[in-house]
Amino acid sequence: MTQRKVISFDTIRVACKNCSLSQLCLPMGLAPEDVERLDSIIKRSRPLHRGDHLFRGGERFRSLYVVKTGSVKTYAPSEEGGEQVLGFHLPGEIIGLDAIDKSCHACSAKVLETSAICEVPFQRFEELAASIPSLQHQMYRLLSKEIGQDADMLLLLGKKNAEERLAAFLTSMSSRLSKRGLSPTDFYLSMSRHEIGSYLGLAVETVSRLFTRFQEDGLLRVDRKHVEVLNLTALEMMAGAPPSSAHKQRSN
Amino acid sequence: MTQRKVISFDTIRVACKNCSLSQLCLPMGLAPEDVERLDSIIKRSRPLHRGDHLFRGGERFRSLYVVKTGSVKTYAPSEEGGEQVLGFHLPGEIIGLDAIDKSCHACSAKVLETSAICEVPFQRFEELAASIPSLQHQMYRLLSKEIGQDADMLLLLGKKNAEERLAAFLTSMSSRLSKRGLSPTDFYLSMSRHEIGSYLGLAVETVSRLFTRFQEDGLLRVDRKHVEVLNLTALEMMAGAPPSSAHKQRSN
DNA sequence: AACTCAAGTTGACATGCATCAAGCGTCAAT
DNA sequence: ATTGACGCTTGATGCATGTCAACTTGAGTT
Repeated sequence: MTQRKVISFDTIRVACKNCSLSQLCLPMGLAPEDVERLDSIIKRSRPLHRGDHLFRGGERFRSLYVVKTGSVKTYAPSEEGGEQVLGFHLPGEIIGLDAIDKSCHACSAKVLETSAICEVPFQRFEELAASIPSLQHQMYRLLSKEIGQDADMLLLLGKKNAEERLAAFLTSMSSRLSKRGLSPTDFYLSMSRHEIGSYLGLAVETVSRLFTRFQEDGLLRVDRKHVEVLNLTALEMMAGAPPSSAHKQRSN
Repeated sequence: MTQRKVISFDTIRVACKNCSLSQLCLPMGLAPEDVERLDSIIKRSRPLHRGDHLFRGGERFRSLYVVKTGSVKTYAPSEEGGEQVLGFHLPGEIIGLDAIDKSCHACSAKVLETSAICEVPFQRFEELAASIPSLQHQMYRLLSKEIGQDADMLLLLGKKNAEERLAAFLTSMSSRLSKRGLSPTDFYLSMSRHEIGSYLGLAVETVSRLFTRFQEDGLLRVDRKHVEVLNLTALEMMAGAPPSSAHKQRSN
């Protein structure tokens, strides 16, 4: 709605070796001929649209998915329509790693905006990884990275207050977008306030009030989904070490 | 202090093929000769004592560690002495998976009671896994399982109230102990109330009050670290689906 | 035994954030 | 333009849980 909706077929079909994300993604550190082999097992479908599912909780696990363009949220649907957002995924990030264990998806994945996705059939991938040590190593690294990020998130939910949580969310988005060649201080959020709240363990209203406050304090300029970060270092401070000499709730 | 402190040298030196945990651990699904090969790279040290560290945050990553007997906590130390407990690890569980990515430990690991630990040098392990497909697969499964458990924990911290959190903690302990051949309804907790609170994102006082309340309600009998579960199904109900018709805070 | 210290418990109080409720801007369809 | 729906914002209120403080208990030490 706000951003480029037009994605040429060429962009979607681009091979790993020509993909600008290859240094964040599975091909990282691979020899060119191995990138070619990896490329040959990857399926690239037509772009998906806002609201489409990559998979739903309970479905059999067959493939990992990598965001090429756009963004995806993963969430655990609960009985009464409620949901816990587990993560937001940007280009180059892998989705479905939690399903390898049980061969069954425990969560659902839904695209937040028009997105191109690479599908990696897992069984074929595993065979390939067995014959390419650097691919196996990269896979271990990516799995490990995911675990490390989850630990950061546990810390956030266990110890940080609302202000610190939103600051951490914004600085995380900033740095991830920056790694992908986009502006670290001017971006569009593809998720709703409600989804941000669910992800951070906060009510929508709290998220909204914090956006307002950050704006009043000169940290941000916000217009709906468009965010301009005016004082990134202040946000980083706020997200990082506990304020230590201010609000000190939750120092347990 | 409460349990068997005497661990014979034979118990520590037991090889994977004779280890009662092999079906929860790395050797799961391996052919006997491959178990032998795995066994040959594993180092088994003398037992560690309460308070000893397996590793500390910042140290270089060289090995994974598997609990053979006893228990271990992982935690992220923060500047001012505070710490966030990230997990408690029982026999058969692997520690250090989050460090593969950066080749450096982001958290610390400390044993909670006298414990025997198997050390798995990671580089040698990786070489071995490349030549044993079922070991590689098991490693993927274990990494994936960790990610899935972290997601459960995110849900707990993001959506559940104090009562649900402690109930979830207790039922989780119960089922994990049960898988290891111990009683699901009568066990000793090796961690302090403070550590439980940190893990669950609650203040010590809240944990203490909940233990008292659960006891009053006839769900538990508690004597310091000794817990007898009197009504496991009630605890599971409480931990699982949101109460739906009672306290309904945090249905965001 | 008497002492010490850490861990746990319990009560009183404070507050951050959820909840409830109402209003507003934006977008899409008519 | 009109309508309706939805997402977002803002204000008022209440509650779950954190914080502070005092006391108890148990384990180790002398």
